Amino acid sequence: MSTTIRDVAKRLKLSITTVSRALDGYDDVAESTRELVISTAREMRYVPNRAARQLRRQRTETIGYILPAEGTGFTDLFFSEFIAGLSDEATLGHYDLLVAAAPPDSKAEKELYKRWVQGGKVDGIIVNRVRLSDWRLHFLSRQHVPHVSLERSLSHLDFVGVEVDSLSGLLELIAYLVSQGHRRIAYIGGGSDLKIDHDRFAGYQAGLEAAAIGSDPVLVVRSNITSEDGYRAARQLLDLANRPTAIVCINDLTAIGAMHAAHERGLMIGRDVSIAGFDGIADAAHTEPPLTTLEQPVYTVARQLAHMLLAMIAGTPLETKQVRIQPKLLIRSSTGRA
Amino acid sequence: MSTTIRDVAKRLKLSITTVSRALDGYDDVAESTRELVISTAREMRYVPNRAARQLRRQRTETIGYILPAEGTGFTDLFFSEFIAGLSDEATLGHYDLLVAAAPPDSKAEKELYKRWVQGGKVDGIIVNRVRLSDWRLHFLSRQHVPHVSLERSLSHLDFVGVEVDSLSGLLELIAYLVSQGHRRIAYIGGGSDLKIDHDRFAGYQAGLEAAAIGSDPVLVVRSNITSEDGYRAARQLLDLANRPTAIVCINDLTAIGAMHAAHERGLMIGRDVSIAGFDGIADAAHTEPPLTTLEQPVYTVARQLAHMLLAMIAGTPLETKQVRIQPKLLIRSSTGRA
DNA sequence: AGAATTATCCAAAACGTTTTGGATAATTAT
DNA sequence: ATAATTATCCAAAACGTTTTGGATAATTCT
Repeated sequence: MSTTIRDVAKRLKLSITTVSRALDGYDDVAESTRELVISTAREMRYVPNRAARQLRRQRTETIGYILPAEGTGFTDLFFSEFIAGLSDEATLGHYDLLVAAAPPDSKAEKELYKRWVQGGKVDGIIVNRVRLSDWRLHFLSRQHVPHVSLERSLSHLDFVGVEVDSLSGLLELIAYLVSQGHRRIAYIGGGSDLKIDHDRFAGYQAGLEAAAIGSDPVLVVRSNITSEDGYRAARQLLDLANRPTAIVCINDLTAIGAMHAAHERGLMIGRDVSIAGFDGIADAAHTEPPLTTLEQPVYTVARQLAHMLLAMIAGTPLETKQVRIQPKLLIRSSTGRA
Repeated sequence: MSTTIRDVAKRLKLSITTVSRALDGYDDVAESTRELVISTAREMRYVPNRAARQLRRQRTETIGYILPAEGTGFTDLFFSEFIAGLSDEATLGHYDLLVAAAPPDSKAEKELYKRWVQGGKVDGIIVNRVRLSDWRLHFLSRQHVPHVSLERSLSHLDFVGVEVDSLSGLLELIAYLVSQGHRRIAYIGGGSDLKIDHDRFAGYQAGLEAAAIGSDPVLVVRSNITSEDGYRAARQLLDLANRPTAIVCINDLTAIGAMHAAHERGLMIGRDVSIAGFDGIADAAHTEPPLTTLEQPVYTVARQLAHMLLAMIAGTPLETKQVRIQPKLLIRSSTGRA
């Protein structure tokens, strides 16, 4: 029912070839013919059928991102800032963004990747929250589909993307806390299979070592990197007889949850206990008190990743295939003296 | 490079037709042949090419949602909960979700709708933040593309979707505030072209009238429905010589911004000034103090809209084309006695 | 004048799937 | 034995675009 190229051709008594070539700017079409075709196509409200174009050109003009969590992950500010960046850059590059959510290593996750990649639904994929050994990256390489990732996987050598120097960020944060007199510093992490946990925990440990502070296993608690679980983990830490004076969290969301736990205890954050996070999400500035955090520009990083992916899809040589960024320590009121 | 149906046919020395019919469960294929085809296809890792399938079947198995704001809108909890619902329901229905963001009535918005609809990129579209006169709904109807919306437009009779009884919600909220002794109640709204502003403002006014309270124009301030602009609008209200004792906001985000403005003034929210919002986003429970709000189950509503849309696309008769929900007043600590 | 080249148009193939309208052998009914 | 029916397979068309490999008339060169 929509106007097709055949309709335009019929109206002008030209061939489909001529109409196609006129619209696509080929040089073997007379200028007068080209102008006639263009104005008639516009008048008939012709828009190319994307399935047909995709089938013929072997190109979807779509990139995909599968959020590695339940659907509720869309409300996680880290993920939503990330999607904002992907969407803006995709639109700028005249590409569309397909999104879905599926818990890591779930059947749903595997099905989606297979359908989107092997079924030719997207031209490329962005991966984040990379695992130390990530089946997704192996699969994407094996399928020869353009992909970029935020963080590299240890088992995957073919890395194109952005990585954050979490180790040095955490070193800096721990050093700062130690300079404030803290010696009993806790860590709320994520799943141990995650690259960010590996790096951030390593930074936490290195920071303690640098300050000649022994690490105490009871001060390390795992979470599923949600506000709720940060809250639970913090309660566990605050229940200790010899509780920590500072809590370093794997990200801002868990830190915000930890803050709720401290508020609930009637503790004054920044005085009775210091709390810090990572990511620098917008909410972190608006918590009570504002959260000390290691900021990485999530939105900008996402745009950069999308930009790199579009270049890969277009076959344009990337100026740089691997970008390493330095998180910036933002000291706010949620951390104070021990 | 991917396996095609032709490859499977060649391997088995069958026709493409037989392979297609075997995979699709037609009854004119011998059972032994069918099983052979299925196992061979699996072994050869055959996945149907979606462009070809889409072209032939005239179906994309994709629904679209264009967030009516700048890309930063993805971090707005109302929109992100909405997308979470759309994504979960789409995945359940074996559909994919295409997303983008574009400011209302912008050239980008028009381009995206045209490309996605006339170009056949999606089978249906979900619209929210409906305007009193909404070009999007007219366009979608004219194009005969399945669509649903959260709220109806006044100028559009062909409504399928969900609407929220904002009028009665606001009536209840105003009545509650009046019962707490408030008589100088302000309203922070949105653009006057928005249906939700029209309804919520009407409820605000009706509530004041019901309490025999005259309306004072200086107590009504417009915003662009962001936390930042709620903050700006609240400052304007709090600067008044005879400032309001209660501020009712068009949504939770503007209320959260208003709360920041009050905190900044050293005002105790719930005592010195009462603040209320609308939506019931997850953050509202975690503000300091927790926000009084008119809750609508955004995630659930989004799933319902997606469910209705998928039924429309499938040609399945909808049990009910128009759903009306009642927001629920959640009284929390951000509102107190005047 | 005739050969070579160029400008400008077009038919058909291609992309990969599904559907249509068969062909043919086997089976059943008369 | 022959006609009618059924089971099971297949070639080609279709979807709508782009590309390939032309055809033909006009122009330029010798």
